[in-house]
Amino acid sequence: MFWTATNSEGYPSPAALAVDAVVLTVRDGRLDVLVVRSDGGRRALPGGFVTPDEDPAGAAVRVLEQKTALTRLYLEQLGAFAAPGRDPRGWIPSIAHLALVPPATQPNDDQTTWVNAHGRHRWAFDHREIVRAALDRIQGKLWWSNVAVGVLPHDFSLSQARQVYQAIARTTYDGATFARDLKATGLIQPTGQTTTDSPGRPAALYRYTTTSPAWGSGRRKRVPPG
Amino acid sequence: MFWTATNSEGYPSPAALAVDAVVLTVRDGRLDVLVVRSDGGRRALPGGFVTPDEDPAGAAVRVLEQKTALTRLYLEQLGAFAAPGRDPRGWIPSIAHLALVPPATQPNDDQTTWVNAHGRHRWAFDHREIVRAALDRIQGKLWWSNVAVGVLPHDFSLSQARQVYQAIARTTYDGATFARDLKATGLIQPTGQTTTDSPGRPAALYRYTTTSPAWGSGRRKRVPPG
DNA sequence: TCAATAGTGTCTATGAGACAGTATGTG
DNA sequence: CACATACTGTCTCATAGACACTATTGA
Repeated sequence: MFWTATNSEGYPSPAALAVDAVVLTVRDGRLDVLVVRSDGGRRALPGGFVTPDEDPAGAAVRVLEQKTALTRLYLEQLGAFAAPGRDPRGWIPSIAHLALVPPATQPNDDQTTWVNAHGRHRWAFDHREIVRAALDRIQGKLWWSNVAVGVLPHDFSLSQARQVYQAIARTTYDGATFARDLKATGLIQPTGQTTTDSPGRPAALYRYTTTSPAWGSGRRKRVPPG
Repeated sequence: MFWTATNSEGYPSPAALAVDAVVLTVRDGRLDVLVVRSDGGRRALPGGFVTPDEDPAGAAVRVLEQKTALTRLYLEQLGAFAAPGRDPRGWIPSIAHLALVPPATQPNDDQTTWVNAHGRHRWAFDHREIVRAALDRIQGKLWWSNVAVGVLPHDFSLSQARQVYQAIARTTYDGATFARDLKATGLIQPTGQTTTDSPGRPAALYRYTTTSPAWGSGRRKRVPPG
């Protein structure tokens, strides 16, 4: 079955407008991506179609609410993927998104699972390329923005934050230097509370000053090539 | 007239897939953007429609070849703009591109002109937002990539390069520091030639090692907020 | 010789990695 | 007490801004 479409002027038009989402989280120090099983055992990104009366970001949120019981969400557009033949069903451009969610987010159906984002997988369609774009994007923005706000709990310790940052950047950070530099971004503020979840001295808790996408103060930090 | 479309499954589909291009160059130390006159005296970006058998970047190149006698070109995708109602003609998502061309590029028709990219203009549709995205993108990438390869001639002096970089970053650079840092990116190489276009000591010529999009060696350089 | 531009060398402030050492909790 | 984790302070190197000084051309 091959979908086609024609517009009121008589010219061929896209058969649909798709959205796909690269949903990332950090679990046990590892960066995981949400995938749905596709035919032939290939991995596919969760996705769906945009309706005429919604914008692509809204469609992405709607699709993810169906796939997961999501609590919070950081969402931004990656770009359009529209190479001819990318979708075997017809001329269907896809607008890809990057989404970050807390590690407790659970898939709603057993066809949807978490897999290692840096692992080697057989991907459906052009999804390998989309995942690649997502990983590049998040690494590039990690120290310049509050992207990690999507993964961390509302209040978090600097150790928790360090684990998340390390998983995303695929490196290790010195604890002291990490704390100094994350505070210097101006993106977080102390809550005045402490946590006693772990043995040892209790850690002070912080929160991001804003949960919507924001940029830091222009400090620099290098992410090694991944 | 309002365009509509329906696909072979009976669902509404986009009436067309558009491409728009933010075409930038540096002329007389100023960053200019290519615009076409639109109804009501508003500025519009050059654009067109994607056909089913081409990818968006190819469509952008095709459209620009019609609008200008372009010689070289740096092109990259900015993203999809698909808010409902963005185009009064119907449901028409647009894939926006950033294009950099040499300053000698001339419009082919008298409806197309260069205007100051940082100036205040009345823009058609959502084109103000697209231009904003283009300026953010090029400033962010300036010192990390070879974006400027699209504007500079094949062989150029460091003074020429400095003028281009200054116009894009909206700042001034110390000549000595600029030369040191641009060489340190590893993106350019000396040609061994010199130029005598200007009074004073002849300048050594350089060229970018590659004309396709590439990333520098991780040196840093701050672009002031614009 | 002077004006004008190109290029070299160096001083300094700051960002960021590394790590010693101190603080504060639990068993 | 030992142990584990959190946090402070400081040394050091690399980056990048600023600028004095030298070099090379044409008028």
